[in-house]
Order: sequence, then C-alpha cells, then structure tokens
Amino acid sequence: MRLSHEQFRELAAKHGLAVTHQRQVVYEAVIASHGHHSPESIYAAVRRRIPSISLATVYNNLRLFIECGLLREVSPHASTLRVDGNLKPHHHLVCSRCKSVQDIEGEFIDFNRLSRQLPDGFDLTQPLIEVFGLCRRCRAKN
Amino acid sequence: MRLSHEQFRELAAKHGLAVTHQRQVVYEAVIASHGHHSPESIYAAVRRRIPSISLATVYNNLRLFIECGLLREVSPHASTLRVDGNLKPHHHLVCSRCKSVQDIEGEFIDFNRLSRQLPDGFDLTQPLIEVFGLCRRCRAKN
DNA sequence: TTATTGAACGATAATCAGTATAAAACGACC
DNA sequence: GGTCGTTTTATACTGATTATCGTTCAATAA
Repeated sequence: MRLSHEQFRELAAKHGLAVTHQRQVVYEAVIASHGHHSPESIYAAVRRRIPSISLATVYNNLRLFIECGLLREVSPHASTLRVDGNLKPHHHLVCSRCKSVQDIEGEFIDFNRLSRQLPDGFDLTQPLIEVFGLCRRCRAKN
Repeated sequence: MRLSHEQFRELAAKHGLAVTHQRQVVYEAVIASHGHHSPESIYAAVRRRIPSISLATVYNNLRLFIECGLLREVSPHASTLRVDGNLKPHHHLVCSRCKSVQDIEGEFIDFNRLSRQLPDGFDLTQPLIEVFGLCRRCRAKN
C-alpha cells in the first residue's frame, strides 16, 4: 500500500485536505480492492486497521473525497425514490450534484458496440441510459 | 382522467392486480403530470382525492407498479451509497432488480449527437453513463 | 344478491442509512 | 508549554421506507 500512501498525500495536498491517519486508511481501503463499496463495508475494512474508528468518520471522509473528486459516487441518488410514468423510450440526464433529472431524447447510443461489451447474459431489452453531469445551476455555483 | 381510468383497469387485469380505488388514484396521480415524482409528492396529490389514504398504501402500490412495469424507477438505487475509486473513464452497467454494478468499457456513446440534445448549460466534462438492464442472475429468475 | 375468502388498507411502530451536535483529541504554530 | 482551528468520536436525531396487525374491501362463486 506504499503507492496509495504517497498518492493520497499528493491528492490531499492538491485539494487542501489535512492528511490524518484515519483519512489515509479510509482512502486506501477504497482503492485497495477494486469494486463498488458501501460505507458499511469500508467501515468494516478500516476497523481491521483502526478498531476505534467511528462510522461517522468514514461517512465524513467519503463525502469529503467525493466532493473533492478523489472518489466517484456510483449512481448518484436522490435521498428519495422517484418514479416515472413515461414508458416511451427515453433517457435521463442527471445532475451529479443536486440529483435533478431531465428527460433526454435521441439516438446517441451505439447499441451494436454496446452489446459487444456486455457481459454474457445481461439483458438490455428495455434499455434505460442515465447520463451524469452538472446541470446549469450547479455548474454556475462553481 | 377517464382515459387513465380505463387504461388502468386494463393494465391491472393484465397483471392480475385487484382494482381498488386507492390503486387507481395513485396510478392516475403519477401519470397525470409528467415528471419524476417522489412518494411524498404523490401522497400529497392523492390525498386531495382520498384524504384518508395512508402513506404506506402509496409506497406499497408504487412498489407494485414498478415490479409490474406500469411505472419505471428513476435511477434505480441501492439502499446505500456506493463509491468507486476508479477514476479512469469507464461506465457502469446496473441491474435494475438487484442493483449490482459492473464496470463496462468501450466507446458506445456518440458524444456529438448527445451534445446536440443537451439542454443549454449542462456540463458533461467527466461524463459517466449508466446503462440499466437485468443481470444474468436476475434474468434467470424470470 | 349475498356469502366467503384472500387481498388490500390504515395506523403506527420499527428499521435503517445517513447527518448533526458537542465534547474530547490532535496538531501546527507561536 | 499554550493557543486555536480542525478532526475525530460518541451518540442523538432525522427522514425514508418497511413491517405488523387488526379492519375493510374486492373478486368470485353459490
């Protein structure tokens, strides 16, 4: 883990984050194993190295890392369920920051190429694509 | 709302759902106005017609409708936050049912076409695409 | 039309993820 | 060593969703 150690120090410096032991261990826990981790699973991993760490610290630092761009949030999700009665084919444009959703139309997916990349057995019969970015309002907030 | 009235009876029959007054009103509330609705906002709308309805009934029926395919869930989201330490450009393949996430590579997006459809000011500098479908395991479960 | 029965509803308690708060610990700087 | 701002910790709290359970209703058959 020497690599991520150094890597984290650099990233932290770049973003003006203090380098604390907890922060470093949380970061390393996330990138040590590839995949998509929940706060609970990260907490479990970090506790093997810092048994006294608090779950709140894990949450605090994950949020911080996401804000700084050290980590990405998978499927940025609003705090509440959203349903859509529009069953016609369409896609969504989601703001990663404020989680607002707009409909978007158009044929911008190359399904031939996509299906070549699909793992065996994945079923795309009613494809729904969500494209994440920053909406105008959040972009203006810098 | 006569149209959605009949439409709902048909859909319900097709999916073996009992037609209750509550169910009908919840369904109509969702499709009456386009957009992406939260359970709370649907609850508020439905209460104007059935003041005694329970929030649990709204939740129950929304879940039922999503399972039957009468409605779509926007950004199908795991119940918990997921973070990703992989900052290299890649996209995600998400199972709408079990919410599992796999990485997927490849140039299957036509960014020229996509950007023509983008509303003014939407910022796509680090585009992340999520493609929803059914993973093999969930598909096998029928 | 009525009787029966399993499904749906309503009220509310429980759960679970995530956040807020405040006190204690840390660490950089003087 | 003392001071001050930041971070961590413990824990209380919030808000969304689900579970429970007694009551009511819709579908079906007589």
